[in-house]
Amino acid sequence: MPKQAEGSGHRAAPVHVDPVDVSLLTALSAVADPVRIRLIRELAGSAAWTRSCGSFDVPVGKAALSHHFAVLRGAGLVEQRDEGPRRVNRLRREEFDARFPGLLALILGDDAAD
Amino acid sequence: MPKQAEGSGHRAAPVHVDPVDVSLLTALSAVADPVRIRLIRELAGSAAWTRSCGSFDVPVGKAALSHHFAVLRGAGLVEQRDEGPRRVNRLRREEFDARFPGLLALILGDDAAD
DNA sequence: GAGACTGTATGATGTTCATCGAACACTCGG
DNA sequence: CCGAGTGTTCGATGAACATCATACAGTCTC
Repeated sequence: MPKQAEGSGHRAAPVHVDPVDVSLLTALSAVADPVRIRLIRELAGSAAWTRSCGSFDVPVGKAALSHHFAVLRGAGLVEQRDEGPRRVNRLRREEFDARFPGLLALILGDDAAD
Repeated sequence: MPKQAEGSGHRAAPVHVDPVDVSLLTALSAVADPVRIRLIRELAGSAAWTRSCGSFDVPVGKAALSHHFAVLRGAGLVEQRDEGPRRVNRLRREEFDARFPGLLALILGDDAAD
């Protein structure tokens, strides 16, 4: 088999939503969850495309984790790319902040969500 | 009976929470609801202490409405005072904005929540 | 005081949603 | 080709919550 670094695998590509097309209610609902807040914070503390979905320290199983990432994608907060067997993530900082100014800063700045 | 303008009626006074003592998750959850967003917006468009609870244009009954105001109080977003038979409201703009900078602006600035 | 008005409390109902277990799909290394 | 690793999907379960109808507690006017 050729090299085929990444990106053209025939696995179902993750569905992305541009932050511009996200409603305020969707964004707030996505962000009003303790697990997802932890994911966002941990993701913000790492370089883009360096964290796979399973590398996050959250107290939920694989299924729930996959669900949370789907919600974050649907809110335009996270972008995903398939890299071999794993799916790596990127926080859409600029784009999301342009659509909802200050919201991301609020989540990242506040210490302890609950 | 004496004059007794307001404030000393022996009805159960509403329980208020200072925005400083509100967690980020509580604030986000309170704000991630279409009815409460409408309440906040309508309240922001009126002068303080001029709107009673029943004067808001939301498609829910009295009981649900009372519940929503309790949630807003619990998030430090609204202050209430008894004025004769009705309970008038005030949006705690400065206090809430000091605790969660930009969040209120986001809700008031965005057109159409959903 | 009787009655209208305003808001809260209670109990029940229905929906949404976070979670899990198990099955499935894909990738990569022996 | 098999097996380990990674992530998604499906069905089911349980909890949280938004809503309503009813009953109750105040305030005000006549």
